[in-house]
Amino acid sequence: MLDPVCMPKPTGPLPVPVAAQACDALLATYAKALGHPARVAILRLLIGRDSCVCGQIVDELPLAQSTVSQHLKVLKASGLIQGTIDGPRVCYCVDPAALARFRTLVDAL
Amino acid sequence: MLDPVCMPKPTGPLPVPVAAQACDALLATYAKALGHPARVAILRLLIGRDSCVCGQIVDELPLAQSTVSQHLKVLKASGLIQGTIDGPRVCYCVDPAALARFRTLVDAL
DNA sequence: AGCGTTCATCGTAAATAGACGATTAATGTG
DNA sequence: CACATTAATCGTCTATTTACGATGAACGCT
Repeated sequence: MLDPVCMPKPTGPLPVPVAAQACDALLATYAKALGHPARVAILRLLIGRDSCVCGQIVDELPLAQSTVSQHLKVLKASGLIQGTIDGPRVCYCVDPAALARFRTLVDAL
Repeated sequence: MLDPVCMPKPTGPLPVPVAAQACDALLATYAKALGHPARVAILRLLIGRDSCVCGQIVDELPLAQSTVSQHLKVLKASGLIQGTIDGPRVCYCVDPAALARFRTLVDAL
């Protein structure tokens, strides 16, 4: 996952410059990852518990374990969350930087 | 498209209350609509020109007219943009309220 | 070593998304 | 009334998404 600058309009009159495409792609990536209610719910769960959680997500959602795992995979691929192995279980937590980047990109719209 | 309250945590300890699902769904709807770079680009175009535009979008993007039309349809279905007929052409413009709602929902994450 | 727990992955099926060319509907203009 | 222009829709094809159960891999515990 790329990590361009994407600051809100640093210079110039920007007639759709060059890096705009990268910003669009990044924003689209984040947005697509949140483009499903279950993933929004998962992200909210992870934010709610300041510490990270894991399989409890499955208990909180009306979805099969494999389905939740896939949603987690999508979120992880987008960069919004991270997963670290902790013994037999996996600890997921939000990447605050990515979330902030997403907010910045949306606010810059 | 529903329009729930979705204010950032108005009351209570919210143990995943009831309206959270509605907020998640709305956020997911907006996010899904922006889950494609072309649609982000279109939205940016519409925001850039304070006034609304229409088929010029096709000229600005490397996509077929029918494809752009479908993206516009998706954006319109999400509520992020509106289209008003103006003679033989259609004038698209951003719905500032929806955009603000989207920002609010993202910021409330 | 064996066992249960936890999570990822596989395989599958149904639905949706994305793109295009071709066609149609609507509206001005000659 | 033709005729061109504009945008939506249709039809098609391919790729991705979403969901599930079943299987597999990794780890801790007894």
